[in-house]
Amino acid sequence: MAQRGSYAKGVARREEILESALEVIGRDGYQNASLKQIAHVVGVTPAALLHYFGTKEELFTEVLRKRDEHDGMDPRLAGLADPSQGLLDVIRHNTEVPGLVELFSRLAVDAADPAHPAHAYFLERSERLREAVAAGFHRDATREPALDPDTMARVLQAVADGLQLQWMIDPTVDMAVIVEQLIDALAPRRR
Amino acid sequence: MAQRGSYAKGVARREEILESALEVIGRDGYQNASLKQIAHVVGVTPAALLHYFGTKEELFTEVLRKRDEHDGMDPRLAGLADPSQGLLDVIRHNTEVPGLVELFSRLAVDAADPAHPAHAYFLERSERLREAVAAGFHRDATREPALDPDTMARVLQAVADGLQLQWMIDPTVDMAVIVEQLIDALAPRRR
DNA sequence: GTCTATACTCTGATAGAC
DNA sequence: GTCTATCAGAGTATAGAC
Repeated sequence: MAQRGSYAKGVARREEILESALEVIGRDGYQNASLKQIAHVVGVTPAALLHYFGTKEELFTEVLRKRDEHDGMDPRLAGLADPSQGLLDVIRHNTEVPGLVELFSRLAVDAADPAHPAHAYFLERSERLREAVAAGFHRDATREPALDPDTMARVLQAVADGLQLQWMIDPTVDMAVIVEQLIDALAPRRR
Repeated sequence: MAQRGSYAKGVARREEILESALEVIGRDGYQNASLKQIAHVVGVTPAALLHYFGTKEELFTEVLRKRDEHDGMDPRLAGLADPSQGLLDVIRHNTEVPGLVELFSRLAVDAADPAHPAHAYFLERSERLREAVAAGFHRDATREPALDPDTMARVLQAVADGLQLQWMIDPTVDMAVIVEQLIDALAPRRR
């Protein structure tokens, strides 16, 4: 329903806009990423952006979805023997794209409003992520978690998000090391 | 330097503005708290607000400072035999003022920019909070932390902030219970 | 379907009158 | 000291050109 043959140009433009938005946000940060700026990079007017995404908030929500797609979030978190490794990989990678961390955190706050287009995104993502982490610990026989899997997953998600806030304000904070110590303390390896 | 005798009216107005802003934000949420809205409640024009605080960002930063003042954050976190109780009290209280939680989280993101007026606020607050928590665990002989006090404090701060993000999107999340379970798992009581 | 031109509203901010 | 009048910029809605 979305793309037939003759809509090829539109689909390409859509992708181009998302990529440009990713680039502008990564480079100039979120606050300077106005519709005008992004439109200028694409070589188009702000209204053209709204033609494809309807609203600025929806555009940014799609940017986050594209990011998850790029990162292959699911396979990385779901497929490993040691579930903590996938999480640590994601955390280390985020260190290299501060603008996207900013966008993610900013929308996480705005999405508190149920009417915000990212509201559903965060609910779904959160659930998927927790299921993957919980399943990982359930599967991993080498560790012995001190908390039930769902609480464990919720705590890890909270720590990862909260450390990002600390890291944005003070980049010397080493997120990966702290999460690693926490996991080892909370789910020690059996022996 | 800030207040001499003849500026009494100005000082009073300043306080009035902060109290009204606290009330409006706590009740109606952050997103509708424009300068115009706040000014309307106080009974002045938006320009009057800027006369006292210079910029919107500085006004909101002062609102957060006033909140800490109201809550008596330091004594609550620093003075107790069991350091976890103070933290849990703060978390439970935050449940009743969602607008302020929203404001706090939003500014925590914006303050990533070192030029933002709240940047220094978050750095200082974060350090004070971690020192209080670390000192509390150091003093508490009934618990045996599995992590060094500073990492412990950083983790608890991150969990508290991260859970607020989850709670804003899904208010059924019980922040206090999760933090309580985490503390018991991470710093079990001796016996 | 794709996009420009234009205009409208709201925002935070400034200059200057009282 | 305080606030009115005004400003430039944001995001958005509409009409209509290609």
